[in-house]
Amino acid sequence: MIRRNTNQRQIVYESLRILGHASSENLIQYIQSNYSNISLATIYRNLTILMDENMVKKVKLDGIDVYETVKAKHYHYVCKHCGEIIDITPAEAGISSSMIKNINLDRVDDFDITFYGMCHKCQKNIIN
Amino acid sequence: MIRRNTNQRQIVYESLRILGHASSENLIQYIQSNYSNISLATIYRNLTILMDENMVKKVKLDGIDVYETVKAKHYHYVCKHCGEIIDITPAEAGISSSMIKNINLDRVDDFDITFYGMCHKCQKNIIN
DNA sequence: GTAACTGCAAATCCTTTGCTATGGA
DNA sequence: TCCATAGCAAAGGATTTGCAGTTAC
Repeated sequence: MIRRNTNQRQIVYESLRILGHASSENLIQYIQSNYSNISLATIYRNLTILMDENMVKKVKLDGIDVYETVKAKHYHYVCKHCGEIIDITPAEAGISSSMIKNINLDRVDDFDITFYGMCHKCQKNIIN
Repeated sequence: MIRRNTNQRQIVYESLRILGHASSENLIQYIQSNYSNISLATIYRNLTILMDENMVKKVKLDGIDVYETVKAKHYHYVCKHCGEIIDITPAEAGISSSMIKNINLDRVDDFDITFYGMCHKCQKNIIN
């Protein structure tokens, strides 16, 4: 099937790229307040299509499903205080692929890490 | 509010302990095939209560929400072939709390890791 | 005894689907 | 032109809620 690059599909992808990470609720809210006449069905259908095309990925962070555009391998940092999600590169996390070891007899091909803590901004706000 | 240790609540908790990890669907199926007359509403209500009491936790592994009883800190290994979920202790993963470093200016208090690969059993089955 | 709890059915919420019209290539 | 896609409304599925009866303590 030959995909068409519709206006609505671009809006869904671009909104997600701008938001960085968004739950379906956040994304819908963002799209509907910035563009008019895009139906829920269209947003959901495009998310599905974009995931099929490996343009968009759904991840669960701190209990919430969020969508993000597909980027280079990265981990996530979740601020438990403000909820902000920050992408962490393997380098920032101090992890290199050579550190991947199999566990017992099970083969490890990949892993995801989610870090939790308090982000710099919240630390500053609390002190002041 | 004083909680009562009802039969149904014990069944929900015990079933989850036996299953190790279960999606709501798996858990419901297990309970309804092993016990009679436990309604869906009761299962869901008890999961919520058990989570409030920190007896049960909901995690997302490889895209699926699963419940587990609260245990000592551990990570998860997901076999991409058979879907089995295996608990991995920090020791097995080769990770100690002293390895936790803050990232840039953000404070890291904790982290979760999900490993993906092919488990020992599946490796053996594929070779044979 | 009484308030937390259960089962049932109805309600709700989020997402998907069927259908007809539209528009991108 | 023509088929993938959009909008709308209806359907679907998972979870939650209201209510009356039940039960743990």
